[in-house]
Amino acid sequence: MSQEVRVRFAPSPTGPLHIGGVRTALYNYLFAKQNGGKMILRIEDTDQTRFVPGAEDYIIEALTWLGIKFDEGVHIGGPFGPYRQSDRKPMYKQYADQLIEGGWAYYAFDKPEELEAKRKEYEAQKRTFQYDCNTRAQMQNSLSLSADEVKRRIESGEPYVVRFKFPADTEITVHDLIRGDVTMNSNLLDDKVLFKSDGMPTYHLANIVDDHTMEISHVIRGEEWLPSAPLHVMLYKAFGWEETMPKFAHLPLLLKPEGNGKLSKRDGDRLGFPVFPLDWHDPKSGELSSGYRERGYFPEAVVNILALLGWNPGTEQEILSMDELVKLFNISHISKSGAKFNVEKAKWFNHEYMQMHSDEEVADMFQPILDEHGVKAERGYVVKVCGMMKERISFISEMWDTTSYFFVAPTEYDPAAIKKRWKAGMTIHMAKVIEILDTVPFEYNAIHKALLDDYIVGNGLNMGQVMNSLRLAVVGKTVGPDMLTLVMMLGKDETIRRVQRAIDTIGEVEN
RNA sequence: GCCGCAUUCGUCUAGUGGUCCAGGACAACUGCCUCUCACGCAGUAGAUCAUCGGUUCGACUCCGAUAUGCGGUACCA
Repeated sequence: MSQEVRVRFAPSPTGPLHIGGVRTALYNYLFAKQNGGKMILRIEDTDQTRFVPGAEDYIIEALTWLGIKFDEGVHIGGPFGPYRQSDRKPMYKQYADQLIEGGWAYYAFDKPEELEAKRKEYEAQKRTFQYDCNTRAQMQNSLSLSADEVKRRIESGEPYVVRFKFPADTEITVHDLIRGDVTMNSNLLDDKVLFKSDGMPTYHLANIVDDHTMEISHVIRGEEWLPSAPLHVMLYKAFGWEETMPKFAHLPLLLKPEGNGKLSKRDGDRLGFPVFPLDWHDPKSGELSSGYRERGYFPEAVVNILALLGWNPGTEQEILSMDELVKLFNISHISKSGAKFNVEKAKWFNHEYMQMHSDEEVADMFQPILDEHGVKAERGYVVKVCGMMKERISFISEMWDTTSYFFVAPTEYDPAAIKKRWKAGMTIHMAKVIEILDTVPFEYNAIHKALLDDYIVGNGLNMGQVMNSLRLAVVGKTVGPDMLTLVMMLGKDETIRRVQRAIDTIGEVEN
């Protein structure tokens, strides 16, 4: 049935998957799932010179991490395989031949150096050379050469390419689901190479042949493809596949956070956020580019962030699960203009997702970090700390800095805090705190009454002054949760040890 | 250069001819909460809807021009 929705994500294995590509994959996935259709992963590796080892696995791993699943693809097979274009190599030539027979394409013998020279020549005259209906007669191809000559060259093994023969002066309209009709005149379009001299098709031929044979119903891809969409439409026409031509939707680009321009590889680490889903170790340069996963982003958060960068549900809800996105997704709500990535908002999203994780899950993520710091703590204690403190952080990497005093006694005291909080006579008050802790039953309400009500309030002392000094003694800084709760967590002995140590270390001051 | 696409608060966006003196979110700021720092809550500020024309009784919404940005212009995808 040609009515079934079948979409494909078709990356090129030339490096790590860019975050813009991830979004393209996500939109394809949402669209497919919403319509009960199929999501296909096709690898477009027609340029063998740009192959990067590991890239294909990286793409699969990244999308798997994000929860973008495929129904067919290189890694899982399917009824329309193979799904890697290099594995489909033998099938393309017949289609190129079909085009030539139909008068839609021609052989061209111009060598790369000759074309380069031609471009230079035009450039010198401040013009741009384009291999098209106006210039092809002066080039070396099956349109300008005699049939015998063409035959001779091919039989002698001379390398050739197959170019599309764009009909002159034809208006070509591409209907785009996001932008409406986009019309271009064929005179301005060049005779693109469809079949390369190395026997591989170019993207243009391969993507049409594959989309057709794989019965793709919708092509959802980046805006950078819009200029070549008329070529693709013409190819469907040339093959006589107009009836089943997929519908097109060209997505707006993801821009850099500052200034303008397409988000590129280097921006991420420079601006403090990743442009890749996972860490990527470049096999050639050894360079490391950081990924969302390793930076502590939750996959659900990344999906949410990406979904809303260029699309909106039409309501004011911003936190959306994959299931909700599948239900709500709608191509007509995709915006037309490029979106800049906002680090602050991304952080906020991650914070929201942090709160949605259970204390146990947060503890699971935190445990390896505790191990690194050589901390041995009971599971129940770690879970409790995580439960109390997760609301303060956005990334698990921030947990140690905000909770270390739960596990390790402070070794130094913030000088600014001492100046502000540790006033004259404080050693006496702290000694009293120790006395209270030591004599009163170690229980929240009892301590609260003895220390806060009877001692501090009862003696007309400044609540903040005393409690903050206690905090300084126990934490080392003027941060943290409710003081008594913290004391209860640490236990009587540990608290007393810390307070005594602060008395010994800071000592009495004048002010 | 040529072709194409785009243009609403700092950022992401709502808005599909009147209900918009343009709504929400992040960030900012103020206040509340409070033993600190956060969180949370409440509130404030922030957009001559790129500019100029046109169509219309009426335009952020339609049309045109200009400007700016981006994309494309490879035997790369």
